Amino acid sequence: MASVERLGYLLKHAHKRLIEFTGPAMAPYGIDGRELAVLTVLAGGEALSQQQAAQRLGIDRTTMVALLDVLEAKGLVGRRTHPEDRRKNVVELTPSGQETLRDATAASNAAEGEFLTRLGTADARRLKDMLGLLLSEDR
Amino acid sequence: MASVERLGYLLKHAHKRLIEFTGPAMAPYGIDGRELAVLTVLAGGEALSQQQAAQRLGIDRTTMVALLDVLEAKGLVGRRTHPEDRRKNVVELTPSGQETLRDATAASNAAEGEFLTRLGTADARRLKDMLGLLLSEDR
DNA sequence: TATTGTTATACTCTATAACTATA
DNA sequence: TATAGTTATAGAGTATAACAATA
Repeated sequence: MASVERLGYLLKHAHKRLIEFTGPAMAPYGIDGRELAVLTVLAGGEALSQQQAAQRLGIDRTTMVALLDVLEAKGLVGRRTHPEDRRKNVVELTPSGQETLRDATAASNAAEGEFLTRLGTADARRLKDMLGLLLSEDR
Repeated sequence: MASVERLGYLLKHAHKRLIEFTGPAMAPYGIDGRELAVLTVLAGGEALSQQQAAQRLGIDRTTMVALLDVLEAKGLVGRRTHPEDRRKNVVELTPSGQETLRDATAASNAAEGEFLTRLGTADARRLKDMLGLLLSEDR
């Protein structure tokens, strides 16, 4: 199918194809890839404000509001006012959110591995490294 | 920024970042990446019907209708009824479409090259090959 | 005045369902 | 009956602008 060799096409459709693997794999946990990304960044060490979380994911703060509304309604994250700056919300995973993060990550990784099978382990690693390099901040 | 290591995130944001390079580069020619992909597939040898073109790009036929409406309004493609099956449209590039394809492709490739600079030529090639492999049809 | 979160809104991209005409 | 193109429509995802609370 890859009759078009343009990088934009390749990236877009690889993403689309990947979701056909990871979507069903994560469905039992009630979240999708975007939500998993939010949970992942929130679990990464320090407690983050909504805006900080949005920045780390490269999305708009208004998009983060909507994403967190859903995750909070599912009981996976909690918002509380920042103790020293009442404008900010500190967002944290609930115990259920931590569990979901763990299980959905495992399911997503397994599906991702299946998607990448034909590359082999070394090239799969290389692909991710190259994409990470293209996204690294100092551009 | 690539604090999230998930493949879906990497693919999505690499695509987003790429567009920041190719978008402005192609703007002088009045088309975007999706439209260039359509022109490219239409220029590839045999004359295609709308549905065939849609299939080669992995998009829906109704999406192709809208895309072609725009390209036709810009004078870049022409539709004519298939001589042996009046249900079908044969879609072809106009002379202006061929010119735009040539120029916009060059501009897009240059921008793509700039985006990929830090990978080096060999890895840039490798990246595209790996993505192409992931998209190849026999899965 | 500037920042954080929020809301309202709008825009882009895409697909599904139903229609028309042809086969 | 089935297929190609079309239209109407709706949903997902995202951003911009304006507002309230707080700094």
